[in-house]
Amino acid sequence: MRIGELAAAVGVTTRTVRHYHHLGLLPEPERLANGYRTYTLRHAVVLARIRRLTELGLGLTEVRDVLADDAGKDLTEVLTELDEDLARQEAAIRERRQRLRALLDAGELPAEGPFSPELAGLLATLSVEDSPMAAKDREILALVDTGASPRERERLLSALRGALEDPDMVARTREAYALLDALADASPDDPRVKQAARTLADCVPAGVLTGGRLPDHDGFLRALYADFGPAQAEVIRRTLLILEER
Amino acid sequence: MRIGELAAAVGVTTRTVRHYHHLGLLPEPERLANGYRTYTLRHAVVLARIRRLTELGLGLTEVRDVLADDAGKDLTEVLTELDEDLARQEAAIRERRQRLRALLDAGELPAEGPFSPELAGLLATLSVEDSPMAAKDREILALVDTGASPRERERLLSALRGALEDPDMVARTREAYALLDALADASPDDPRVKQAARTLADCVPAGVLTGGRLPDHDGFLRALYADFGPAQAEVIRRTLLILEER
DNA sequence: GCTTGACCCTGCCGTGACGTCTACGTCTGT
DNA sequence: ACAGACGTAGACGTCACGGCAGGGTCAAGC
Repeated sequence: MRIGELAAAVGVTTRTVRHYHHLGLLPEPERLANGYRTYTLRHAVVLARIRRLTELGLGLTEVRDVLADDAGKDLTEVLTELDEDLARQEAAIRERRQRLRALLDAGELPAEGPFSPELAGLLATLSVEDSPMAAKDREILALVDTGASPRERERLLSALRGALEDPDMVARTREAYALLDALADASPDDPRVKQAARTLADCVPAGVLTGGRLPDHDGFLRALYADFGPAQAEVIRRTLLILEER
Repeated sequence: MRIGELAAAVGVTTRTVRHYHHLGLLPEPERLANGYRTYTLRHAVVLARIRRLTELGLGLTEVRDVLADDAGKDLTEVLTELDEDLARQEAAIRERRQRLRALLDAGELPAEGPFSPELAGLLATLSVEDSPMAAKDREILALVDTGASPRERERLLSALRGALEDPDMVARTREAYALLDALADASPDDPRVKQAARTLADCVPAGVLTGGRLPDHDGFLRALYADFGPAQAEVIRRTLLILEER
């Protein structure tokens, strides 16, 4: 039997057979004078065994181990392990599909990219048309949410949830956006800065600042400031000072 | 913000950030005099977007397309496609887990490697201790089963099922094994060959031969014959002749 | 005898999303 | 001055093959 016939009989490609030879999974058969491999039924049987194992999802190195253990000694063990692995994969896929469906069912996909569905709901409550500041805030919240650990995320989200249940809080937040937008091109010693900082401090729920990675890195904070106008940056600085006092 | 800070803020490694630069997914930022990259908040926002997309399971080239389309134009399309893909993967995993559980629940795993569960059941009926011929037959059936298309497999299995429901048939098969075993070292013109061929022909259910890949390849048949003793091979040859006449 | 086409051979590059390592320069604190 | 933590660029490894290059071999038909 030549390689093509062997491959056809077991339902693989010749490339696969040679690959198994290369890995030492399938012993090299005799060669004819012209160099062609000539296989026996034994080879076909082994190849079929390998196939059955790989089709169950075993990796080739695991197949090698199973074949090496002459009595299929710990095959049960390997298969059990594999089943657990597959269970994990299945769960992961299901979770991703859930998130996907949540996004698709929501209908509208924001240009900032798909948020986590929970955050998306919360941000929808906050949305303000034509406010650069509101847009930036959403970006930053999405950013912190993306980089947070599950624990941190939960703290962040619950803090936001709590705050947004209060209509006054939502109103104050919109006011803060408006005040900050007005300061886009102002100088840092603009008289409106003080009031803006007070208003802003009143909309930041406790737990948001300690929840994200914001305070951890000097560089991140500097980049954050650099992204605002000078007066806006000054507002943020003062807001942080106010919040630290509490 | 330097690369380590950016990476920490979004929750990836610096290697990942550089990888995205390499692929053009994330624009290269300015460099300091020493060559260090200095990132702005914009970069962090884009990086977080990329992360959210990859965490949904998008490949980086798909992420590239989504980011390129300035309005996230066909993001919905990509996500729908992805969902279908994930659905397929999920189904595949479930099927494999089913087969795995069937094997594990069966308790005993044959050294010949795990058969498809249906075939395993059928072969258990046929099992004979200490008969090399029976063992060989099981190997060959497993082999044909492994290499068969789903249509062929169904035909093979149903033919076997039908045959094994008849206790007479099972008895005849065992007799055929015994006759063949007795001929292991005999010569092709042994007088017992004729009777063995008649007995064997009566146990091969119609549909088995046309179902597998056996008749397709010269080489496979030659290898098959080569695996038997001369008298045994002669029995097979005669059996095939008898079956052809029917 | 020559070509055509179907096989076979070896060996190397590509896949995806990075991890890991080499080999080096740079900044910071003591 | 030196250690240790950062940064730079680039190459190789992962997994199970697919695909291709650049050949050789064999049967059949002209």
